[in-house]
Amino acid sequence: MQSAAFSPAYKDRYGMLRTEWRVLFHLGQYGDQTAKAICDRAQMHKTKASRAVAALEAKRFVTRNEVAEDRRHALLSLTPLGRSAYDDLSAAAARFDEELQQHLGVQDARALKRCLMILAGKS
Amino acid sequence: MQSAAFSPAYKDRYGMLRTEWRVLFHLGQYGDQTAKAICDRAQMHKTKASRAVAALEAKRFVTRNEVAEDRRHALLSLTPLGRSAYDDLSAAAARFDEELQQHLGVQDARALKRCLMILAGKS
DNA sequence: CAATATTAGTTGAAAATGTAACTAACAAGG
DNA sequence: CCTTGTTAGTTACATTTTCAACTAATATTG
Repeated sequence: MQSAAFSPAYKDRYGMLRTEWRVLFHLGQYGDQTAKAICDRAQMHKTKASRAVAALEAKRFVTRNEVAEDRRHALLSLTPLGRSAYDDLSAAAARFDEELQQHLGVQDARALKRCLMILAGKS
Repeated sequence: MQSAAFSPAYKDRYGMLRTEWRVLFHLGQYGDQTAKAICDRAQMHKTKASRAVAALEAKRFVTRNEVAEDRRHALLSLTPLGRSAYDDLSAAAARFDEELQQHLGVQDARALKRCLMILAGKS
């Protein structure tokens, strides 16, 4: 089981792995940024991010744009294709979240989110 | 991160993988049983269980006992060594759980457990 | 009871992940 | 400047997981 029930959305519909969806999500949600920024925010190891970005680039969801001041890092942006995948998937994720909340009950769903935040070390 | 904070216990102290600890746990908690029974209860894929059992056997934590009536499956039991590892680890797990509960708050910890049960499909 | 199906478990190959070592670019101290 | 250190990201290799195909034992059905 792999966080399970949402994976068909990105997997079957866009041929993405979970790490790729996470990177795409962060770009859609928080705008253009470097791989490092995504790693920090998502607590993702840099090798995972590196491979996810390479895959997303190969699938034409993402482009790398060199930054003049510091040629070590590259700003990542969504292509129109990437944007449309993000829009579609984030809408599906919102619906999924909604359903989950129904299923768990609003109180418990909130508690769950609080717990997960704490467990993820964001507190 | 791998369910993270508890993994040093089974990993560093007993050289177990997570799947191995899960199998050991189920044997300690629910008594001798077949790999299939563990798979069902733990929602673990049979190949994972198969490899975990082989590893636990190699480490002398578990033995396989043929069942006369049906020679397809084998009853798994803990060796004394396996039992002592289970006792140690399950005590550590209980302490870990305790701490977690403190950290999350009793209410939220309960809600978290409810949610996880539901998400694991046990409802 | 022979053919077929199902079940428990194993195995091999491919995919994914983790770890560590690496490159390249920049930063800082002497 | 020039050594040393740090940072962003990649690559290579080992470990782990997944998927599908397989074996062997039992169940079922015509």
